[in-house]
Amino acid sequence: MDAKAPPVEKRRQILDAAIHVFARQGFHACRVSDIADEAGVAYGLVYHYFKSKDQVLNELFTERWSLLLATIEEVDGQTISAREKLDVVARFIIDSYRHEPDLMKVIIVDVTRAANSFGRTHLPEIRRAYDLIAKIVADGQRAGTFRTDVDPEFASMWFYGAIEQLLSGWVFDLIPGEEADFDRAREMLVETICGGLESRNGAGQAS
Amino acid sequence: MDAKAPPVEKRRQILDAAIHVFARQGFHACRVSDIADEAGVAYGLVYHYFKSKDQVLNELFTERWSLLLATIEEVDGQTISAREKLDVVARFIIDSYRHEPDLMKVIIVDVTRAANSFGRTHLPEIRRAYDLIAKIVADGQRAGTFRTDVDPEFASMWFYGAIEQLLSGWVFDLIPGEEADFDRAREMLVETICGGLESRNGAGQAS
DNA sequence: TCTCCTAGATTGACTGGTCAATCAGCCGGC
DNA sequence: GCCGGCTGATTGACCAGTCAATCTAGGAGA
Repeated sequence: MDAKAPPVEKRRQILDAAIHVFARQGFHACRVSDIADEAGVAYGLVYHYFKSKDQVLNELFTERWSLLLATIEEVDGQTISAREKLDVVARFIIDSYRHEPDLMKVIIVDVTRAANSFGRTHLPEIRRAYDLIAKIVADGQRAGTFRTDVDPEFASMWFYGAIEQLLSGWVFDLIPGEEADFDRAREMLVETICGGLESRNGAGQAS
Repeated sequence: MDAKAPPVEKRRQILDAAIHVFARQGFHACRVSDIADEAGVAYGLVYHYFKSKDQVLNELFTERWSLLLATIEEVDGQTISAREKLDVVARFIIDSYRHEPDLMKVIIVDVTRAANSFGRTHLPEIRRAYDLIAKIVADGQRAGTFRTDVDPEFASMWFYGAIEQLLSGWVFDLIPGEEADFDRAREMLVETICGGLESRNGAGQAS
């Protein structure tokens, strides 16, 4: 089934193999030959399609992160409540993990949370996500549903950080990750954080 | 001033140098010789005091993390509200960063969030912190101040994740990190998350 | 007081192994 | 017989960890 695969397929094959190898061993700990073996192609072919080992990871990250950014941008434009917008964001990330746990593991462990090495390169894109979330919070404040004594950019950090920690918990088996837990976790998280963010009984409504 | 330094000082000197080198270049990207240079000692001396490069990082992590665990354990025993307990936890972590940003950067970037390589080794200790926080939440539920329809172990993840993301934001200059921002961020975070966790108007009060 | 001796501290050149990346050439379709 | 996909042995750089040699403090003995 490989022999007849057109060129583009081989490239994809390498990317998919990389997802699993990176997820299993970590980007730094694995060798390029591991990727080639997993993909069932020769070592050199990896370098035919990619400039370097780094570029393989870059590609995986960018592919998925741009989907996240597109999702947040799109939901931001809709006329729904801030809570609903944040729910969509949380759902996108959590469902990404649900359907492609290995890919998300790689993105979080080797890029997003490895802000020193790889994250550094992608800081602008990562930051863009935080900024968009902050914008949603700010809009919620302007609409009067969110309390105004909380900094949107800080709230964005808590919200994203909470989700990411959730994924970490699943990745490293620290919390239950059965099928039903994903939706439940998302609901609880949005309920709790948006609940804390929402204005009530006059508190936190600085002029 | 070095020439007369007693042996123990040299060991400390190496650890302190490692903090700064790790923070600057990252654990993987730096060489042992960088640590030795920064400490002003010979390469081999690092191996006189430490079994390996890894052990230097282990030591730094364990030193600080055991303080965190001790703090949580102690506050857990006190008879104050769950919110106050969580505030103490957040304060400890944020103040650790305030006073020793480089050390905290290393712990977060190279250990806690690098759950693939180093975090793996320390998962039990890291997990212990999550468990203790979950226990505080569960106690708050039992006391009736926290809503009971939220899983304590999930809430623990959000809470810790939110704090860690805050530190990341400071480490990578994504959010303001002036002196006044630390306390303010902690207050806002505890207010928001505990606010969302606290029971109110009958919602979420399952039998 | 001086000398010798030992143990531990300190030094840094060197070794062994690892791997990313290269490259010279092969193969199969057109 | 040409061209682009494909191969995998080879190269060269890098670096953790080793080790044999040197230094220093201070205690025992004369």
